[in-house]
Amino acid sequence: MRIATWNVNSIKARLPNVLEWIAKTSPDVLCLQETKCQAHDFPALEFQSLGYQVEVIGQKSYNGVAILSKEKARDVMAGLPGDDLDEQARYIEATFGDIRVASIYLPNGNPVGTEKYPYKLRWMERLRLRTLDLLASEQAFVLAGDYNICPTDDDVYDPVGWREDALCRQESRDAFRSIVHLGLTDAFRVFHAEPHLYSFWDYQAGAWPKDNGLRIDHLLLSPQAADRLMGAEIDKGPRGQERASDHTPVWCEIGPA
DNA sequence: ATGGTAGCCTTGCTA
Repeated sequence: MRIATWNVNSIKARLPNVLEWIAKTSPDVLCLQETKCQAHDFPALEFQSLGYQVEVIGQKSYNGVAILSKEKARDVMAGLPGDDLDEQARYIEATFGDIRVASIYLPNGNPVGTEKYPYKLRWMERLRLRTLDLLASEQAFVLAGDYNICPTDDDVYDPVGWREDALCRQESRDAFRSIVHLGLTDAFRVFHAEPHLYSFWDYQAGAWPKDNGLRIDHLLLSPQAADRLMGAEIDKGPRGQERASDHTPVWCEIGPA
């Protein structure tokens, strides 16, 4: 089963790009982030016509996550547990075949020093607690999405310049590690040890042609999923196209049980 | 050289 994640930076603006990529690569599950529309405005019919089911949680203008899938989703859970007052649409989770999948849009957290940063850290603690619950189930699962975290300096084009940014600072990396070290596997790093491979390039200052990127989109696998991991790649193709998202898709292949 | 882009609606905010 191939599971992909892609921050599309508005599903309406990116519809032709996403439809083309699905037609070309045929993922079994595609997690989307920053869809930037309410659920009833999500262009579900266009994906259904390609044979995909759509599960989505959204809000106007900001955030929004979805999971597209060939198989029907079971046991859909919209929203990350742990704060009933949090209305930001950043988390949806469902089961496909024997694999549980989450589409995650983790808060950016900038600027550090505003309320945005403690919100990011609290959200990560909620994700850690959710991960503990999922691990206790002993099922195969994949937590896929835009984590807004560069795990190490190898994942940043300019580590010194970004040292105090919410995506790179030590407190952020510690929180990310506290989740990964529960026993998850960064699927991409199983196959690619070399530094400076990225999934995001800012629109500004010619970041894409200069390869000034960040690796912030991750697929974190439970032990039961990691045992079946066959491959993982960043597909840089979509970032080079017209009207591209600033992120490009990342995917992994999970073999049969 | 103190910049630059994209998308949304809030013509500022978020990233």
